[in-house]
Amino acid sequence: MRPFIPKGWTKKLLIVGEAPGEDEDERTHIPFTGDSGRLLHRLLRRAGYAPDDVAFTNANRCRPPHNLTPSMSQVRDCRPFLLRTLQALAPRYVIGMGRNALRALLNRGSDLAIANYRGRLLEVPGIDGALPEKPKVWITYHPAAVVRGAVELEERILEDLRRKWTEFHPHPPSALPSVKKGVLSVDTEYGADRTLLNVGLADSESALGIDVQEEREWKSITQSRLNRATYIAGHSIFGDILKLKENGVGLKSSWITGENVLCSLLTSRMRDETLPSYELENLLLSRYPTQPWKLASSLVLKKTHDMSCVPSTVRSERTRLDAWAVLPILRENKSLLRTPLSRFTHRIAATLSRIELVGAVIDLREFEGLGQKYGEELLDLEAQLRVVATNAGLTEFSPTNDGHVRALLYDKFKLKPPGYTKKRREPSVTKLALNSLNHPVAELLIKYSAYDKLFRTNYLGVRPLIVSVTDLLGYLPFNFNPLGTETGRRSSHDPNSQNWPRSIRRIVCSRYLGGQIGAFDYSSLEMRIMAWLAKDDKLMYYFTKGGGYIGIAKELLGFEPKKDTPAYVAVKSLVLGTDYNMQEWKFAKTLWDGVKTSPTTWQEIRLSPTWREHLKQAARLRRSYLDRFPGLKRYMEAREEELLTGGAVASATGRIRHLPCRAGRETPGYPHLLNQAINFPVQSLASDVTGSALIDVERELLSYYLMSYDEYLTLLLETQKKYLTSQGKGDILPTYSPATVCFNEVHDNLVFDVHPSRVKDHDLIRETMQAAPSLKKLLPGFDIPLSVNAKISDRWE
DNA sequence: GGCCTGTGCGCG
DNA sequence: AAAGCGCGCACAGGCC
Repeated sequence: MRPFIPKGWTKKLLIVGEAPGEDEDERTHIPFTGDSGRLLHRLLRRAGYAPDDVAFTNANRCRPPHNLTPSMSQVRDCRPFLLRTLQALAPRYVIGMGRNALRALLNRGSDLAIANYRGRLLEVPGIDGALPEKPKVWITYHPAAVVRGAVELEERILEDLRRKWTEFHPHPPSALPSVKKGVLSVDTEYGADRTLLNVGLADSESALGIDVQEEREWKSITQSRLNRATYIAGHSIFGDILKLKENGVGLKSSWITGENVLCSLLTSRMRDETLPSYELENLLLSRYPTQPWKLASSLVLKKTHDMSCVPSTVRSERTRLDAWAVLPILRENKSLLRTPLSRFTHRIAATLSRIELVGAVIDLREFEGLGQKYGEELLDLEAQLRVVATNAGLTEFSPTNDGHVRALLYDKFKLKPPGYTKKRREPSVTKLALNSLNHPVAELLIKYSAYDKLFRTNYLGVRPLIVSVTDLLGYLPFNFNPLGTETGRRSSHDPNSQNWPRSIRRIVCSRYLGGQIGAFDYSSLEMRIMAWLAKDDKLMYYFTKGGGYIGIAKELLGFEPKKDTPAYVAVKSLVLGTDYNMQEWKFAKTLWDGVKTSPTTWQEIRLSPTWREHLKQAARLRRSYLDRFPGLKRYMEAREEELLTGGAVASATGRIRHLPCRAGRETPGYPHLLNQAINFPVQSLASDVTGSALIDVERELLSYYLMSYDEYLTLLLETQKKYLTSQGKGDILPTYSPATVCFNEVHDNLVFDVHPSRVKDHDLIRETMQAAPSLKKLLPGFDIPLSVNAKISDRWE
């Protein structure tokens, strides 16, 4: 297919598409004439382009067989035509659309995500010098993505079409309008051995980058600028605050508590939780026309990059620009910078940074013992399975390879697949499917995958992260995303201790001789919040005084099931599922296939021997639940209304979740959007309850110990340093002065290391969590009765 | 060796 | 045929 050039083309813009689609290839022979073409023409009009401004071409000239993504060699086959088109047409602007266009323009196949290249001017290899004036080339998403359902991309494409490169800033100008009076932005870089290498400082007047090893006066330069500042700012600034403190820089106490802190990462997430990238440079470039500084400085973003290998001048420039870039991003987010909700969020993030520092203390013998056990079980099961596979005639067999498992069970044994995978329609090999086969080999496979996960994720994956402090004890910090999820939950990673099974949680022990681990969790937090939001007093009664799931089961079924019996699990599944809009068919299927009654047992719950009758019964049960709690229905209808009119839902504290559905109920994926809209206010408020607990308990404990936040942080940093440097030298663990410390958060659950002399801390923690004063200050109408259970033991869980 | 997507599974 | 939500991590298999 040839390029399409309109009559009397103004040479303003050339659009580069991917490859011809069916319509274009076989009917019109003109690029962009299908559904996505119509959308594109609409967007071009909205962006102010006249029809004679825009020419079109494709990265690939013909349609790849079976509509597959063209391989890089196919892209390169067509690339000379693309270059020749660019040179012959000499447009002022070129906009590529989609990943394939990006591959063709850059002549590179890997490391390409549109999100990372939006807003940058692209260098196209091969056209340098061939034209009197080089066209400005940039990239955006393909409109086909919008047509296929990614409706949120439409606005971004429009934004990219409207880009004006005349106001392009080659590099950060020194002066920028101030975000707020007294803001100082800070960035730090450090080496793999944790030594501080660079400090970047920026305010509305100037930006500078310092190499701390070359500039002897770095500390006094930094200190004097910090002293003049009221607010400290940065991208993920709480890590930098710890780093400055660790290196003896004095910090205002309001920064340590998180009070006068402005974090561009947090505010960006608060403003739009659906951004494709929260990386500093990408955030800035998608908003503000300037030169990129990370890719350009041959410093490609790699997680494993050791900054100490990078030349000093490059590092200094990078910290300078990183510190500077925070300011325009904050300015973009100005409207929510000093709102009570934003302050609350920053306070939580500050406390979370200390929880990371506290870390968990690991019983190394327990850990190694478990690893040994898992490994042996795994070898044993693998040997058994290998014999089975060989006897069945399979020459190659790995129990974690789904293809091999399918070959064994469904080809060799001729078992009937209980289901199929969603996209590729392959026979299902899930635990549930294997369980329903009732076959000894399927049972072996279930057991194998359980031990495989324990061994690989919870032993091999965790081992390199543990720092051994003594022969018996290790230190394992837990890392968190302070606003990690779209509902505002904080997520843990590297390792993710939030998904550790009970058996592995046992490796966490107290750092104190005779100390205990206390897990304090809110009882049925989300259900109470749902009852509160739905204004359903009866539902609230059941989850506060009326026996919870057991009480509801009694009303629905006429008897009180014991915990973890099939009837109990079924009612729990009914209540949880229905509250978040699970429909009758799926509810019936869940029971039919089997529910988990203990970590190792699955039980089928069949209300009738035939599926048809079972479905009827399950539907009746679900309806009778909904009829008894009419608030739920009203709540769901209200969320749908909110979703359809605003394309977003808000939580009680004012957090927003964007769920664009421009075509109303006809929007592709609408059912999922509706469920998310129903879930969000509940899960989000639950995370704010626990967030409040994080900051309130810390404050209460410190005030009880007569310790300032500054003293506490100093103590934590000194202790961490001892942990990291005393490897194998001491027989006993270096300890804090007597203090109960929080070291983990699991959504509705805070985990503490309780000092033996501070048993009374249990009551303090429980009462503070139940009172949630910070949340009540933020949300005066909050009056949900909260109750907290403590599980206290010498191990976690 | 690294990246992407699909699938599966642990926790709340 | 089919409509609970939120995560992170591991592996397979394709690609460069």
